[in-house]
Amino acid sequence: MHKFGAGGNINTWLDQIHHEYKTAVSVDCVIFGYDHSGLKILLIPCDMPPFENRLSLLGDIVHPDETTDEAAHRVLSTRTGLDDIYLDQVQVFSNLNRHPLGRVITVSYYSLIKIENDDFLLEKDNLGLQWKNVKDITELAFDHKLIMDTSLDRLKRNLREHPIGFALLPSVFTLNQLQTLYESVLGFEMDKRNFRRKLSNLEILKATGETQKDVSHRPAKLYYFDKEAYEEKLKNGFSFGL
Amino acid sequence: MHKFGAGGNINTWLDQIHHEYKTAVSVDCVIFGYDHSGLKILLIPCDMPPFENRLSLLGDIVHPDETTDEAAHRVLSTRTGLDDIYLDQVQVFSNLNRHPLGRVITVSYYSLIKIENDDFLLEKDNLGLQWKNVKDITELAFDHKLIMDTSLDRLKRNLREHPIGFALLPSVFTLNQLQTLYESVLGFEMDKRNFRRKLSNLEILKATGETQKDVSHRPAKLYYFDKEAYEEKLKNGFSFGL
DNA sequence: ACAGATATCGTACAAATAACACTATGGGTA
DNA sequence: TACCCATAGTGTTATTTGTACGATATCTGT
Repeated sequence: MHKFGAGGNINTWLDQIHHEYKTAVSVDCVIFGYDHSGLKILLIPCDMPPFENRLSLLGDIVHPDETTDEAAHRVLSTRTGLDDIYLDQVQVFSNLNRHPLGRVITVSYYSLIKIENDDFLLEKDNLGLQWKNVKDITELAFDHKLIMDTSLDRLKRNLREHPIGFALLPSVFTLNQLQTLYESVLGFEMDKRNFRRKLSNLEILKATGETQKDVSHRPAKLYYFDKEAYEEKLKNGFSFGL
Repeated sequence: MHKFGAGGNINTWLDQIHHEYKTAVSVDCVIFGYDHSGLKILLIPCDMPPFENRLSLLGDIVHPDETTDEAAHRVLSTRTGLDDIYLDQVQVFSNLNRHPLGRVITVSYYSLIKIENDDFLLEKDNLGLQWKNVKDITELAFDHKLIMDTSLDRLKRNLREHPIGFALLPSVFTLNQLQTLYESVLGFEMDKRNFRRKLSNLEILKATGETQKDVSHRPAKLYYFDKEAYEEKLKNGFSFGL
């Protein structure tokens, strides 16, 4: 047994490790997007046997000069061109047979992007990048279905405890859009009046003064998430909850 | 950039990775124990420069034939002789300079043990294993203080949402012991009657029929956590909360 | 028997949640 | 231009849950 954190043959320790244990570390990103048809994730065709006919999450090996958080951000930025994206570590998956080529331990992340910004899908060399509705996904390459399910559970929990739903909506949105997002992701319906009252009490949404355009019914007021107000409230012991 | 999950030069891929990137993966365990003097964690002297005078968490390299969960269980079992221990993955720490010997990405776990079972401390070759009160810990080797703080936050959260406090107490305990545990870990006081009523409503504690012995006051009733009752309730949509 | 120590119990008030239905406003269209 | 359609927007009440608070009971030790 290696003595780790308790000393031992210090100088040769890491060399021994590398000689004996060939382990690669990767990150995998569950990238959530949302529109009227529901919650989606971003996938790419997998051409690694035996998963040639499946889709996989976006991921990459963690480079020697970056943290796993940085690797996840890099994957996102490289694939989508987007920066400043909500990203949260979920957990490590390390089953021995999870990767056909050998030992690959992966750190999973989930992220939330505004689906309206998906111009990167139009590029020629997007390698088959595509949105799939979460509900329609029954299998993925590797253990990515498990990773997706685990990340979805995490998303559901965080959606109720933190103001992150806004990251999935356009920067300006109606209260109905917000409620429908919650209902769609969480999987149950909410009372319209109670939902609106709760949001109103939180005092973290601000009206733009504008309303919807080009709708053939009474247009709804448009709101945005007031991050400054939220963070100010945080300092005073306030906690988000829906 | 390596194409991961999207194919590429498949056969040589992992060899390339291992050649280019020497990354080791470890686990570190924050092992919590509790007695009347408060919450403690199990530490061991570190003899790796530059941390010779500090204490460190228990950890080890992840072996090629085990998952990180298994590695954490192994560390616990090897160091304490204890099995069947509550263990929960916290998160990955991967700062580039977190380990003096090179790139070591670590997966942190926290675990809860009944401090009464710490006979392993009496063994001759326990290598300086010792309990330290969480409150008194100001520095540790590596980034272990950060790992401890992060794990403690996780523990606080889980303590309120899951019936895990019992894992820190003797298998039979009084309601006061339980309440004092909660107050001590969470850092605030609770109303005695309300606390008891909540637990009574949860219906997951059973009285043994016995009472305390050798106390010079009215002896309290002894209870145990009824895991079967709890899991039965779980199926019916019940959720723990304190 | 009585002093000391902790165990055990109930009630009143406040706050949060849940259930529920109608009017308002715009665009489309006959 | 009148009316139809679709969605926006709004208050009240009942129920549940949380919070604050003090008196009596039971045991040990002297």
